[in-house]
Amino acid sequence: MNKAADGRQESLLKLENFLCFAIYSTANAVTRAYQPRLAALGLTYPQYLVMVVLWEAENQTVKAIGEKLSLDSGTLTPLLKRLETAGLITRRRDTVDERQVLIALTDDGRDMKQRAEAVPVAIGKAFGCTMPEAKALRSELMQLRDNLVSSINDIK
Amino acid sequence: MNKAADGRQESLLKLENFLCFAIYSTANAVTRAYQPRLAALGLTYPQYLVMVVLWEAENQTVKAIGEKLSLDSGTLTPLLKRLETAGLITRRRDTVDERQVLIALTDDGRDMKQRAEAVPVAIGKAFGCTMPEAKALRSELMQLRDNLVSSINDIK
DNA sequence: GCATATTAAATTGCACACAATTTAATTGTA
DNA sequence: TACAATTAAATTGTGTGCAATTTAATATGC
Repeated sequence: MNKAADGRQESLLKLENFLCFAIYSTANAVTRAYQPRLAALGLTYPQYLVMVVLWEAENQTVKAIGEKLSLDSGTLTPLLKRLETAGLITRRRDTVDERQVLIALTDDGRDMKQRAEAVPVAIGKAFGCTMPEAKALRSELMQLRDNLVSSINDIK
Repeated sequence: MNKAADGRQESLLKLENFLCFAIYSTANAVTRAYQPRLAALGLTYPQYLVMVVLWEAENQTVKAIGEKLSLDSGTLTPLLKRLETAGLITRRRDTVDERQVLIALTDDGRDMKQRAEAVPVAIGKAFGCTMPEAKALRSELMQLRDNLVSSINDIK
């Protein structure tokens, strides 16, 4: 298999065969699809994800948010500062363990949740797949993600 | 559906239910998984994608590369300049239509293809799924991507 | 034939991602 | 109790992505 008529290795370096490109390219499309819907809220897609995490539970550390989103402080620190500047969250050092920074919602940040409800509805329609299809795809991707993460850890 | 025992709307804004987060998060993991494998070639993941496109066909315009990868000149121009600086490609204006810039491989760029063959093999293993699974997932994602793209065009 | 519209790249500005390092606080350990 | 090791954020630097604008060349309509 994977050989052309003349015996050369084929298709391994063909873009159309790349699962990873499908993932990469779809992820970019996701961000672009969210952009006009999130513009009304003044949020970028990663900022929206942070807000979603905080709407589930307030007063989380940067580390806890980072673990849920698989993002490090290099990404989160400036992003959180922007959310703070926008008046949606507060950042304060944990008095018990001063290494940690606790992130909490402001009233504005909490209130935004209602307006944000419309976003996943609109995106769900844009995906154009049924709920069972979406659930199946999601779990397959999460499995794939876990496999990739452990393969990265194996190298280290 | 989607209601908690007390009747509140539930689960719509829960991260674990987000197909889009699964895509976003897996895409980040893909980039991280490629990074150590591409380091030997001195390429980033997007740069690798451009090289893959060029290994399939030389002398493509920036626009043609952009259409295949769904990237615009804002992303490609600086990326291509880095590949040029690295001695892997050449950039020259099309003499027939001077609006266009033609990208071609240098000998070094062409030679890299051989060494790059090992990358998709390693990544394939890291994914930890069978070839039929990968193909099915890829086509589902591409379908989703097309749906998203047309939904974006609908808004405009 | 010429003004207008369209097109292809490049540029500008902003916001991620992430590796690597730094800073400061806490933990563990002899 | 010292002091090395670990941990949590922040910082620094590089490379995307992409919207919006600009520049230059080509196509189109009258």
